[in-house]
Amino acid sequence: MARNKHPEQTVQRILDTASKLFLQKGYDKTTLQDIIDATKLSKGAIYHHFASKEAILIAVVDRMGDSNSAALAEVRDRPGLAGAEKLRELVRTSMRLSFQGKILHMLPFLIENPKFMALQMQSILNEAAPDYVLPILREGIADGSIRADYPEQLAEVLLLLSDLWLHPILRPSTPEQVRARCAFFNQFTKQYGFELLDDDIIDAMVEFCRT
Amino acid sequence: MARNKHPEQTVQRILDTASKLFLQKGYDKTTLQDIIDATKLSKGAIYHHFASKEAILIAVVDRMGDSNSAALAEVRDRPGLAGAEKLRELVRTSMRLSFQGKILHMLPFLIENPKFMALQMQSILNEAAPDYVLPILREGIADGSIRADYPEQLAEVLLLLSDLWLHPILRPSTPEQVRARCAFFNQFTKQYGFELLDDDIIDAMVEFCRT
DNA sequence: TAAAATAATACAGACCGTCGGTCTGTATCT
DNA sequence: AGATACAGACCGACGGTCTGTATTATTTTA
Repeated sequence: MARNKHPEQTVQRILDTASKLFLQKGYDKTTLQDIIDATKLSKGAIYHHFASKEAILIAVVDRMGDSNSAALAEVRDRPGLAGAEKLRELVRTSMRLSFQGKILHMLPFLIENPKFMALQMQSILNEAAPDYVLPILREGIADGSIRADYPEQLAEVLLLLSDLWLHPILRPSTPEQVRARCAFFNQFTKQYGFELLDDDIIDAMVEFCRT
Repeated sequence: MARNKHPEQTVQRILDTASKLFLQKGYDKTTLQDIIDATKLSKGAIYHHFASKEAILIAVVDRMGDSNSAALAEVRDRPGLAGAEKLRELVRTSMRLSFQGKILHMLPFLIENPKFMALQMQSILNEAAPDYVLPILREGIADGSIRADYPEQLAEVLLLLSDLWLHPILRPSTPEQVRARCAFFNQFTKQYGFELLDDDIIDAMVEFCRT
């Protein structure tokens, strides 16, 4: 076959397969031949749609970002919620998504997949913080449910901590460790007038660690 | 020449050269041939002392860790200082060292050198936090200069924020951004009874950004 | 306006250069 | 004589390129 009528499907095939492999084996250890075998496409096909292996990675990360940006934007723009409540909803949504394997911000590896992680971190600081968290913080400051002298910085730190430090996906953790981190995190945010982690999410995180 | 009488010098040559190259060009983009050319050694020599390219990286990171572990241990064991003061000294020392190019925890790249970064982060969480920061926190709690309900978690977060988020080495920053982050950080730590960044370090960080 | 010519697209797969790593050889020291 | 400290030819794998080809889209021409 040549000249497929729906090349977009091919692109999606590549993206789907690659993201699965990157998450399973890590970016470095995933070879182009792996992707070729799994997609049943040829090298020519893949390099027709992507300029390089790294371009595939970037596309994968971008697509992940986009897929939950929608969810996050929905929370951000939901009316009738105080800033602090929105923020809690945001964290809930974000965590839930990542537990479902739809992994949004952070991913299973850190040592195993540093390149992936670095890209994610970049998108956290450059997009998620200013576009989703900061607006909510400002709302919360306006409606009095949040008090923060440095909202830009708080937005970054909140995301960094929740996605990179708190997230149980990143390192093997005992239930006690997870609970202690959550308690610390809640105490930390209380300084700014809100608490983000309720028992539901904490239990979900603990449960997630078992698997 | 064969059978050098001081093979340890050769190892150091390799380590010195490799760390320079890794920091300059990034780990991935540094080829073995680069190291061979710069050291004027042969492939055989390098693979005689190291099992793989990654082994060199790990050795480089370890040596960086060791070189300032001594400095940090000295601060930790210095008598006659309250916990909070020791912690401030620790941060000072740590920052100073990294400014001098002796780079201790974190390094210039994040996107450019993710593997390096991942290893550093690992050593932060596994070694620096429990071995250096935590003991000081406990001291501070005992002598009343620090109050923290979750010292283990606080130790991790302090290091993560100072080395990964605050450190101007990691991303290009304007003086205003640096100052805002420092102000936020100081306000954050005030919750626990101490402030870590004085005007001296902040100015040094701003100055560092210019270069 | 329909057929023919032309161009562009969507692949297939042989091929290539580079890089990490191995292996054999050799000189020097213990 | 054996171990150590190299030297450097060699190898396989991998990312990337290049040429070829079938199919579709577009333009030209009768």
